[in-house]
Amino acid sequence: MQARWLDESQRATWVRLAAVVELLPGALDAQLRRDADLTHYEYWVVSMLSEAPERTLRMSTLAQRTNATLPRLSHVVSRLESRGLVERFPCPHDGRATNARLTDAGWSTVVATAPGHVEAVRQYVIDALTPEQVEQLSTIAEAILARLDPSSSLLPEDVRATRGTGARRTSRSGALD
Amino acid sequence: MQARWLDESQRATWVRLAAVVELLPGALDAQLRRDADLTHYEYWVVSMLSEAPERTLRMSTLAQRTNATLPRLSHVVSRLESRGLVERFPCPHDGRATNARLTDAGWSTVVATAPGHVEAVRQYVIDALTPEQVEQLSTIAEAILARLDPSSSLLPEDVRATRGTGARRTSRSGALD
DNA sequence: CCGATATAGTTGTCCCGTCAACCACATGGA
DNA sequence: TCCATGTGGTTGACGGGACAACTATATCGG
Repeated sequence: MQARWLDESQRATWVRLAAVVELLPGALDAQLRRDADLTHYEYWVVSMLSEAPERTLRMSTLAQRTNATLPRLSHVVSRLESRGLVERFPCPHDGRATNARLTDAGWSTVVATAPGHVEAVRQYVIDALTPEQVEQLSTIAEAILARLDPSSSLLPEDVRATRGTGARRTSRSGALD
Repeated sequence: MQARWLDESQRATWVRLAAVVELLPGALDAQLRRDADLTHYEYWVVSMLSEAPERTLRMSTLAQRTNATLPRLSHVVSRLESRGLVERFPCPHDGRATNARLTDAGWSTVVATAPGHVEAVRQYVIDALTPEQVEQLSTIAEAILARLDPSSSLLPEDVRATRGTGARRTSRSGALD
């Protein structure tokens, strides 16, 4: 069963994309690690918390929003907790659930780190592209995401909806009611 | 010193791209691991060797072509060697250097694995896009790569130039990605 | 109201990647 | 010729992520 091979154009695209996927995380990690001793993923976590109402989210919600599995998040939060950036407490409304809340120290860290991180994102991605290309990339990435996450339990509209308005109505999964 | 924040369009793009970068490697790893017990990076290594003249490359060259550091490559090749897919031998012309060569078993593995991998790349990326978008993505990824690797010791023309000559004509089936 | 099942998290283990230290060979200058 | 420096690679220790097993709570059918 000979598969359909890639033509030159497709192949070149894939080689480049693979290189980006390989190198980009490391580049961002390096900047964050230097400036705040944070992993790129750790930054995502505190960043998401900083935008949530009460700076609090349920672990499972946070896991979805950061595209990670629950075990991974649990480990990361444990570390962040031991560093005093995050605190965990049981959800009052569901004995199974755990809420993660950003501490004041965590908030300070995010505020101090965000500008540098945004600058890095600009340097490596946004400023390398024309506004038109940014739009193209958005559409392209969305199409790929749809394939990667058919159930789309992640970003697409879920996050953006939450994101636009700082606090917004009571969420379905009730981070903290 | 308030940094330049991202506008909505830029931010949306970044969120999606970050998600892709986060999820794509795992998706490809899963397929390769299932079908051939290979990491995506390991596949990249044997794939590059399969396209090289004599199925042989110097470690440092191989490291560059796979966007990895030398230590990382060394570890990976050690594992591949212990599995009999690759063999190492000192370079005759430079006592410091080491060559890595794909064994027959390694070659068989690549041949057996390539179709499935290509199919996965199609499923997650290529087939999710229009031909026009594939072209756009190629340009975009190249622009980002230029920022990530200013010295460009990697892919851009280096690899492609080498690629045209080597195993390309010996075996057309060497086309992998 | 009880048991079966599903959901939410945590923990432990293994593997991979990074970093720093190190060894070996090559090359250029006194 | 001999040392200094630079380059090519390997090794070991450490840390993060994936996976599987486990605990605890919730929910639903009877």
